[in-house]
Amino acid sequence: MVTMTQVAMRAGVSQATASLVLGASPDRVKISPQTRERVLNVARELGYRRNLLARAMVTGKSRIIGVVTSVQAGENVIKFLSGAMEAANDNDYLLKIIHLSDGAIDEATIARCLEWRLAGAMVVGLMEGLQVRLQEEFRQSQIPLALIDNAPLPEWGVRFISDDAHGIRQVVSHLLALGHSRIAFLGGSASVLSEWRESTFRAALSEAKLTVPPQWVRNSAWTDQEIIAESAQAMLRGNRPTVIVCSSDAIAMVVIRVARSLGLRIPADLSVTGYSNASLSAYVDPPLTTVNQPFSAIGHAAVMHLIQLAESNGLSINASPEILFPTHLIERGSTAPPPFADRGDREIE
Amino acid sequence: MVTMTQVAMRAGVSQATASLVLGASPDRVKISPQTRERVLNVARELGYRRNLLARAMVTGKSRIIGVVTSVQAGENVIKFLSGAMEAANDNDYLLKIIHLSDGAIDEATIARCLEWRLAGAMVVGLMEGLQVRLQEEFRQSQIPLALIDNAPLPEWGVRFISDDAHGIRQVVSHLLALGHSRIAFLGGSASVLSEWRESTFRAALSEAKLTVPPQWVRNSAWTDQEIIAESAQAMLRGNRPTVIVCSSDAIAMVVIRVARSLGLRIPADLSVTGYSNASLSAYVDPPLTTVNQPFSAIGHAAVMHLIQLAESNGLSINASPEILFPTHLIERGSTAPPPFADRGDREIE
DNA sequence: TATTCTAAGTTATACGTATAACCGACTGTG
DNA sequence: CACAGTCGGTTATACGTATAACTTAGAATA
Repeated sequence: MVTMTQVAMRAGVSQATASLVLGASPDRVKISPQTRERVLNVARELGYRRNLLARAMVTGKSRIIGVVTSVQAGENVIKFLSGAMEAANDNDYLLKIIHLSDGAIDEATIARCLEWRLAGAMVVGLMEGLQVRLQEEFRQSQIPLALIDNAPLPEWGVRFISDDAHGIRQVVSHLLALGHSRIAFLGGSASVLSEWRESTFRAALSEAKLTVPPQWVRNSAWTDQEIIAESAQAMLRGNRPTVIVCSSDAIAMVVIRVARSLGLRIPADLSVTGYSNASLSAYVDPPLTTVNQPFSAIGHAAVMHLIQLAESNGLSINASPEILFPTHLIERGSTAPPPFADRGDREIE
Repeated sequence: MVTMTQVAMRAGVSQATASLVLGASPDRVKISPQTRERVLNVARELGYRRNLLARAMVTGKSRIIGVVTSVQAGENVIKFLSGAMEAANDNDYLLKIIHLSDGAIDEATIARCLEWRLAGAMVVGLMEGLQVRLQEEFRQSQIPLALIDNAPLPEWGVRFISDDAHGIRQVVSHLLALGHSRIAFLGGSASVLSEWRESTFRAALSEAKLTVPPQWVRNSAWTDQEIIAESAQAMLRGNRPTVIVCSSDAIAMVVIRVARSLGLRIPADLSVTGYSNASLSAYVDPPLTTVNQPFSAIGHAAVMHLIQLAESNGLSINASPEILFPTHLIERGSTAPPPFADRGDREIE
């Protein structure tokens, strides 16, 4: 690989001059157009490429941003990466991916982050416990953090999340518009996120002057089909709702299966909504009504924030601890007006 | 951040000695146990962390491996990352993720790879055209490549893929064992991968002494629901198969929807199989029989290969151009014995 | 005892880039 | 004409680590 010094020699200037032309410094520098042109020509001719490693070393800024991820986050991760990557790429940054397969985080992983002198890190889809642990570690090393998850408000770092309250409200409005009044909610396992969605659900219903029996609102699990199915079964026994609002697309799918096994047609007898817009959710039968979360935009924003933080060394920017991103409802085939018998019925017997 | 030199001073030795103790060199070096111990103690005490950027610069080996990805690959990407990340982490390597959202690859992206002095790169889930382009670019820069996709045999790099021939054969065996003889195949859009799966399908059937009418084997699309649905419809009109082998889980889902709209029950009237074991495929109704591809293992192997290549500078290792990884069938609820009328029927009218 | 060998360090230098400090040659000004 | 100011560059040094080349003391050998 051809170095800056080689370019300089070939162009008949000093290495410093070459650095001023080819380097990172703003164009504020005093270089004559002729010289600049000559250096650039030689550089092009020789196929010169900046050595970002060397630059990182001498400037003390690694330009490496970590992306801590886990299997839990599932396919959302790639959506984040899509946005994050774009932002990183546009600014000569590099994304170091850190994928935690077993949900635990070991010393070695933390060590690698410090050894690469991470300029910042974003954390997506981690269990709340882990997240707190990570916050502590990164705070000690003064590495800026962007949390993407819905966990307790961070002590260290800024939180970027999709506006789930809005998402849930959109779902409820959609169902009300269809004429539903017997609306149930099935969440994932207990967590801050589940809590948030559930309380929003309750609020939205009560604003619509609807009451909801206790057995129609419950948490189950994110992945364990047994648990989800049990909860669904319990909910569909006896006096049942005309629609179940689910906290994920996977949960919705299990609900659909259970409902069908009870002889219910979707959506004719029971409407179901998912959450997160999983890629397969458009393909299943029926295509799932769900809420899209702007993961890509979040990833982009998070990286931009970290970059700004790294660039403006020390003097922290506007320190709003949380930033919300708009969700939007995707109406597909799993929701329809309630069965005739239930139409317009605004009272729960 | 405390540097090696600081540690050395505090321990009363030269920086070189500290480097020999703390450094990357094998323990072959001549350092007395006492000195080693003393340096290590001071390092621990001061909280010394290796500066991998500096090391990368001076050794000329970046220890950065690129992971080129695209939205096309969907959720498979994270599975790769899981394995790849583990291998990278264990060897002090760093994964630079490169996510191509629009399916195109621009100059800037290539430039970043060279500027970070990538020690190698793996390419997963790229369209064939792009892949060829990338191969060319990386060959020019002598960056070792690991192809994860099923594209034409690479001119530059090694190919790591799951043994789809085996996967398809497993599916067919499973169906034969259930008693099916009227078996159809619905692939994605035309590509090397589709071609491979289709020809394997044909071979497996003919080995079982089954003939298959031409309209029962066709390619459709990977994502476009319209096209998939049309193909499925055509296949299910008139003289129809008792099972459709699909080349992806998404395709299988569309087939199921179309079949149901024609009044067929799954799997009682029609069995359907998917491919790739998408995370939602276990949740849908009915849970999808599919083939699991060991993406994580592939990712791990690919990174290990690249690392070995980078470590043994120049002298290329065993240059087998392709490595296969075992798939395995996951039997779930979307396959069952054929309807009674079709049972044991080994002739196509 | 003189010589060679080895263990255990140290000194010196390099990697590719950034940047502070310096310098000569003009330009304009009084 | 003498002076300050600016423009356009150069010299020198630094970043944190690796490593080749050298040194020195003691052990082994002849």
